[in-house]
Amino acid sequence: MPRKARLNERAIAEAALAVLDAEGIEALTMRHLAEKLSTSAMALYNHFPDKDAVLEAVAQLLLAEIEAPPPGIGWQETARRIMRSARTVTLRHPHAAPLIARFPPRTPDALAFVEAGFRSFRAAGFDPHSTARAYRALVAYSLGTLEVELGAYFAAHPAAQAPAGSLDQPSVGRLLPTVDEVGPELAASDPQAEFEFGLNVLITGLEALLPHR
Amino acid sequence: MPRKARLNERAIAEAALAVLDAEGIEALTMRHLAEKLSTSAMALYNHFPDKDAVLEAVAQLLLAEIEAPPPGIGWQETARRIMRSARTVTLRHPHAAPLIARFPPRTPDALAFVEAGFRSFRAAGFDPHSTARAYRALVAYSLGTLEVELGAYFAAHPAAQAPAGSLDQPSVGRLLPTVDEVGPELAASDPQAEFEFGLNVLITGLEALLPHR
DNA sequence: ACCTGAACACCGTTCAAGT
DNA sequence: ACCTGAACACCGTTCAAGT
Repeated sequence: MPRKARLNERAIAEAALAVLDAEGIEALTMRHLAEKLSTSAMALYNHFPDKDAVLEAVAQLLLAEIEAPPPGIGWQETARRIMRSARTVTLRHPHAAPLIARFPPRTPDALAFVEAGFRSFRAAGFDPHSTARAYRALVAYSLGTLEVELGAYFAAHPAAQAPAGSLDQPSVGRLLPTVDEVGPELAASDPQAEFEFGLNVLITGLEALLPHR
Repeated sequence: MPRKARLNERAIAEAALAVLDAEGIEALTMRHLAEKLSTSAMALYNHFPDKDAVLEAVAQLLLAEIEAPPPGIGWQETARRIMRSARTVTLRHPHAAPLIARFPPRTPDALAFVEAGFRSFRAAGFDPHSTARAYRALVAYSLGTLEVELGAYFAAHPAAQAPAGSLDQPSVGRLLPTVDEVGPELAASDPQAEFEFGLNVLITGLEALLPHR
């Protein structure tokens, strides 16, 4: 907690991330954030045009935490490491993580993993168009996983819960028998294993983008 | 616009969807929604416990719009049709669509496409566990695509924009040459074609879950 | 250039009161 | 059981004023 230090963008963004980690998104108000920085809410507006800009800066901090793999390990391993690192970062900051879906990497530090990934794909023989395609598919899967996992999508999914068993209306089992049958598997799934499965499917499928040898 | 009709959950949810479609998420306040229904904001609380419950109901309306394919067309075609229908629904309701990432299908109408999908997978030889795996991977890709496409993720991506060309700091091209090279491909991409590409990759990869013949 | 505190224009929701 | 209007406890942000 920098009390005497002069206010700046980084200090504000780091304090915002600390608030998110400790108290969640609802606690992140301009007034509360200012309080944590021992200043007034309006002082923050000397450094950011509005609250959304603060959230964008937090997203950049998160994206900068994603590790850029070293060169020379092959495009598959590079993609795997980046995807796993991204997932680890989101699990480390569950309240802040949804922000990376709204704000793509912009700062050099946040773009480091993108540069490493693109470079690895280009070196492996993917042309720029195929590299962009692969990146988009991986981003979509990564952001979707984030929502499913952090949003507890399947925990809230009725198909993942035991039938209600009410007497005065048809049970899920009678009306939607296959939902009833498969549902328990959704609830029992291991997030890490499921993530790796989808990742494997994608990486295997991306090989089709390489020029035929 | 039902003026005289008695207030009920469906009428409120449909009015909320209409507000979202016409004016966007920021216009969806309890006061404004009540105004559209010619009632008071507090009257809505006789039908929903809070605003989040209204949003959940809107999500169920959207999910019910996803078409359940007929049986007998094979699991690949079933998956393709459901995924395409889901994307079409999100493009039809761009302001409401993000809600389906927060609220999974719950009503029988909203679960219809899930039942049809599960049934098709089970009939093709996927066991319940593999069916759940396949569903999760498809949901993650679908929700991720929604965010990328509706959130204009790559339009905001600096890698997708021309270098700023400022003189007093290293350009993106010098610091992140591969981001600079691949970026324009991200901006130029055709959303429909990109979606179909990722969908093909996933469906091809899911075949590995079938028991070996 | 940076900071402050009051004020504005809203929110979702609670409450007391009606029919 | 359903609806109303006032009020409460907040928001993000504008503004006028300070250093």
